[in-house]
Amino acid sequence: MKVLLAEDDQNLGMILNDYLTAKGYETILCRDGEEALATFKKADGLTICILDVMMPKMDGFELAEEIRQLDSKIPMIFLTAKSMKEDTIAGLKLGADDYITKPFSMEELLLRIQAILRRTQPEDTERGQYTFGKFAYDYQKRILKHGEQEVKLTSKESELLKLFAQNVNQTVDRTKALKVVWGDDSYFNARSMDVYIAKLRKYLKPDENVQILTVHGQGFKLVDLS
Amino acid sequence: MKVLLAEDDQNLGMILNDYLTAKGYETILCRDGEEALATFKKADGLTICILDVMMPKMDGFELAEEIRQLDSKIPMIFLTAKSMKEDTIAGLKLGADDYITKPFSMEELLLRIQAILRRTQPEDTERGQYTFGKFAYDYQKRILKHGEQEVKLTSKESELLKLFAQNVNQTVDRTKALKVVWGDDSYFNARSMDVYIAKLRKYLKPDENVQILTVHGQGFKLVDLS
DNA sequence: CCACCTTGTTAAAAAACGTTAAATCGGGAC
DNA sequence: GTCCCGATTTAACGTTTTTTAACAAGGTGG
Repeated sequence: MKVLLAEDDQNLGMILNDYLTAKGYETILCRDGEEALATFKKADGLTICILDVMMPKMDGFELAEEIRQLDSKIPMIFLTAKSMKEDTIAGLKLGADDYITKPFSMEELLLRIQAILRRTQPEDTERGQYTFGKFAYDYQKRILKHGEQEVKLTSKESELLKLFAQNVNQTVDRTKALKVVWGDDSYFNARSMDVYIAKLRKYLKPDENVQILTVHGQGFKLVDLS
Repeated sequence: MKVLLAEDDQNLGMILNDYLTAKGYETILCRDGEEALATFKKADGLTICILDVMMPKMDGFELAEEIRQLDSKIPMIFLTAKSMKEDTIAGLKLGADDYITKPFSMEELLLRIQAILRRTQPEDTERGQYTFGKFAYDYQKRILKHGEQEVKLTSKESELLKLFAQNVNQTVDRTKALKVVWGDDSYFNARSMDVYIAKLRKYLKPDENVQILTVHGQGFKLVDLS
């Protein structure tokens, strides 16, 4: 569970960092909005953002807007000192999931984080249901449906398809896929993956609007044009 | 699994009632806070409360406070129409386990209920009682129930099933299972386990929503999608 | 257009797992 | 101790999944 923390107050930053780390979250602490944005672009697998509203260089709301453009779903919690209604509303409209007014207790923040993760995770992770084109894919059951047709997937097939389903219309790097599904990217695993790509393509044939494209030298992309 | 439903909207109340009943929960529907509190005092063996925040006579939060005094552990889910942050906080502080904003889908509510029960049941679990799908499994007595049907398990069967029951929807590594149940992971123990997996699968057949999937090269996963 | 690297395709080999039945073990009854 | 019985392990064989191999095809940069 990776958390992006954007907080310019060194003191509070460290407290947050230590507390969340102690609670088992992996944290990345940034000192201002620009740093946070740069970090966000590089980092991978973030699950939630906690953003201070007042920060130098780029404030929390601006940052949120930028992040939203990169990831339309990642949950965000704002830390705000004043109880400024206007800004709060602006923030919420940008898709904030919650905000919390300073001073607050660590326990309170933790509750909010857990509540949000409970609300957002179940839809993909816990249940693992995806749709693209005419397909409905259930990761838990490992079944890919297309109308009445059902195909049972093997575990490797399902892991790989899940990765693509989570990144529809986005390129998934070869190395990333290999690490996620196979654990490491050796030559043979890479060739094995190519074989699996072929299998998935076969399964996806019934709907021509859904395709796995190759991005030569980079990876693959599941495109859905329907 | 008994559910206390407090919802003043007759329409929504009936829908909830019917849906949860269909999913195998025993429900008690109350039309306002006072009725719900009275019912709570009389009723026995309730496992979860679903409370509408806005109700005549006594609102959801007041009701929650009263219920908390009677039972410090029972999980509660709030149904809230507005996204009123202040109230939400008050609710969370009272020990709400989750809240859900209207309008919501029945599936969503069900997921929340299941997620909470998974988190809170462990206390029951310590006494060796597990439930998944239509099954009730008593580890101490080594009995797997499915409606009226009862199956007596042998010790190896029950140890293995316990391990899966403790990790529903999560992969249990072969080596871990072998170490826990057999003490060490030799080739022959591994083959023995495969035989036991087959036995468990046979026992679990009556409910198709419960399945033991193999994660090739890794282990097994007991999935419960009911 | 040609060497070179990456990817596609297919088939065979190798692991891992499923299934069934027979062999073995171990505790209680006698 | 011996016999019996269910529980567990071993064995053998079948099936599925995954990997490896070999060759074809496609893209890329000189």
